[in-house]
Amino acid sequence: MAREYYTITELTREFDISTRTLRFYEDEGLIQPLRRGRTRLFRPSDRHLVKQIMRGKRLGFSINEIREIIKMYDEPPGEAGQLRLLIKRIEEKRSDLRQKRRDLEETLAELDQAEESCVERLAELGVNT
Amino acid sequence: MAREYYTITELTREFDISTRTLRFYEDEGLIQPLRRGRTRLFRPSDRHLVKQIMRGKRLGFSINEIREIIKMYDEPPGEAGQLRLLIKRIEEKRSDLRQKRRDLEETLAELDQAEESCVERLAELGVNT
DNA sequence: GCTGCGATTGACTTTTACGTAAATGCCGTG
DNA sequence: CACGGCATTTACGTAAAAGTCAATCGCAGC
Repeated sequence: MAREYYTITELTREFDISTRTLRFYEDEGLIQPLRRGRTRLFRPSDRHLVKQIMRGKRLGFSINEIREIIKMYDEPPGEAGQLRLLIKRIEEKRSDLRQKRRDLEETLAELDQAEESCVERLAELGVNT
Repeated sequence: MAREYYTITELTREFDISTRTLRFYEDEGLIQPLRRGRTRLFRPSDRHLVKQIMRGKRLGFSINEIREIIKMYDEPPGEAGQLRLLIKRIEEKRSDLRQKRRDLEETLAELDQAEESCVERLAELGVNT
């Protein structure tokens, strides 16, 4: 079954980050772990947030952008106008991500090219030696 | 036909960056435009490099990572050992990019989810009002 | 009660990736 | 030729995202 709570060091190990980083994310309001005394207790939901943060980081989003994205996963607002605004912002993020996907595919294609050149070059060398 | 040379401001407009940024990339050795006197002349190849740099940036690569990637597109080295090393490093970058692609798809999926919730919520509201 | 370990807070430092300002060069036009 | 406009260099500044360090706390085991 899923764990009750995680300690800060458990999460630092799992995600290969420092305690300082997790505390920084808390200061930034990205996560709000519970406390027993002064010790942080990370719930599975906190852990999932950290996972989302790390994903965002790998994709090159800033803390502010990650904050925005995470907020989008929250309960949707009750008012129609707010909802439409949120949908618009979600669509913006998605088009941002689709741009990233194009960038990614192009970069992968160029790396494929580069590797092929290397392999060819290596084959030539193999013949001559 | 393709342009001979681009001025610095042409490129700043095309890529929506500052002259400072282009000079910074030159300081960092990412590009080496020609000179007429002290004025920089950007060749199509320089322009293509800038394009690659911007792609790397959008994907969250640091200047150093971008430098590494760009070097991989250069002429492959002549020595077999070097070639094998380069191939290994290219493969590492590709697995890096594939991780980013997974991150990207997961984030897109979660945003889809979020948008769906919004649309549903909006439909409910539409019924009740 | 002491020791050691892990956790906490707070303050200060560092790195990256530029921004900004000041002073100056170059050059085409009226 | 002087002016506007773009370009250059040098120098210093800054925001984001942590890293590092020091002092302290709480608790388990001896």
